[in-house]
Amino acid sequence: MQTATVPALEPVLPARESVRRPGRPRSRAADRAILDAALSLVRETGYRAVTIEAVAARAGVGRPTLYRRYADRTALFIAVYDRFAADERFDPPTGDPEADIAALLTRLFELFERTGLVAVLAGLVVDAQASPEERTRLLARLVEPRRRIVGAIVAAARRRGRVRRDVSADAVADHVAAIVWFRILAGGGTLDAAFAAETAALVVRGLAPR
Amino acid sequence: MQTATVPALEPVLPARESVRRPGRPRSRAADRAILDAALSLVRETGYRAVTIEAVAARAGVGRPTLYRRYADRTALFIAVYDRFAADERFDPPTGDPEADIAALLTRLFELFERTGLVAVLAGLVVDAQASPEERTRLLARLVEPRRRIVGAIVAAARRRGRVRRDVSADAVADHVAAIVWFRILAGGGTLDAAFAAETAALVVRGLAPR
DNA sequence: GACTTCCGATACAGGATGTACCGTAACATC
DNA sequence: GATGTTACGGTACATCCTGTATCGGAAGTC
Repeated sequence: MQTATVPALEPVLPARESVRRPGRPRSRAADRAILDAALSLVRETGYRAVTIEAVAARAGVGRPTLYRRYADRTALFIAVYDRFAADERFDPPTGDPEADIAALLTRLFELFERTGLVAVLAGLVVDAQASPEERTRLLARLVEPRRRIVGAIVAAARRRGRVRRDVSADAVADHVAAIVWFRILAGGGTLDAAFAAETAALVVRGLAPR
Repeated sequence: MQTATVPALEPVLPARESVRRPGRPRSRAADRAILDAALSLVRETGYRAVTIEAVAARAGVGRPTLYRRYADRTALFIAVYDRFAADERFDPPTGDPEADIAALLTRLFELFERTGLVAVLAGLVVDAQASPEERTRLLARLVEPRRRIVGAIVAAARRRGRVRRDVSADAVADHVAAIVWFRILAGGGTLDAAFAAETAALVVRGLAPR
């Protein structure tokens, strides 16, 4: 089965390899330790309870070292999300929108389960409410890539005549993302394969019989 | 056109009229001033920037007076939401699910526009992420009432044979709520009649042609 | 008039954030 | 190997907000 990675996002930190700056280089080990510490703390205590100080302590690093890398808490957790979501793979669309969406969600839920990124996603949504600018930043980082993926699914289905003409791919993508967000934020139930199938069925078939 | 109010929620404060407590009664004027101050501050500066201190100052009230009424920030804004959402009215279901859902959303968006409650809703969703218990509280207060309303819409449509047998009313309700929440939290666009119609069409008809 | 509770004002402790400064360590260049 | 530059861990600092406690006085009930 062929797979593809999620389209790359702009890097969080400026590329350090291209232009060697003078002086002592940043510790790669510290980079890794910080992201690992942040994610493991979120898994243990929840997003909100994680302080910069605690992350620094677990990573065996001073607090200024963290602030040197990330402007604020949110920037840190965007980096966490990017790193651990980077290996998400998804199947190319088959043209059957219901099956494709169910498969996409199932893979996503597996990633969430395996890494514990659910709590990070919820936390980022929370942080994004700080201002309209933050909300835009979130939209670009989390929603846009997913619009591209769902867009490919909708396009393939459209070629087979299985999608109404007046439905936009973005609307479908937002639709799917909305249901996932809602379950995460409202806590209505688990993210599992059954929920993935139910969601795909509702999105594709709607309410009407036939 | 007949209308009905949203099903009543348990009161935030214990009823004070039923059993008269001795001593100086709480100032009703302060009650009102606090809720008005809280909402107007949210509209001006956004949910997150509103501090208890600022609310007290604008209400012309001491900070302890606020804490005497509400255990914390979240409790205060739940009261704000309840008060200003209390006069929401909705039309009885006609049996046409797409029209009913569009009408429900249009009315809700009007309420949001008129009162500025959108930001409060977003803030409450944010606060609910503090713990699983808070998430449950939010679910009961914000989602459950809406499930009852959408449940009535789905039931009416079902009687006319316009709903698949294997679709639960709660799933539809969550579906609709999810789309609204997503637009609010991700900031993808405005909440207007066009969006209400588009959402209703997508939820009821799904992707498939015919 | 006694009692109870609320009032506004103020002080307080606690916790988190983000910045500034220190002497030291690591790397590049000359 | 000496010099310059930057990152390192540690610590101190100012700032902000929260939620609690305490005060004398006010507004009601019995």
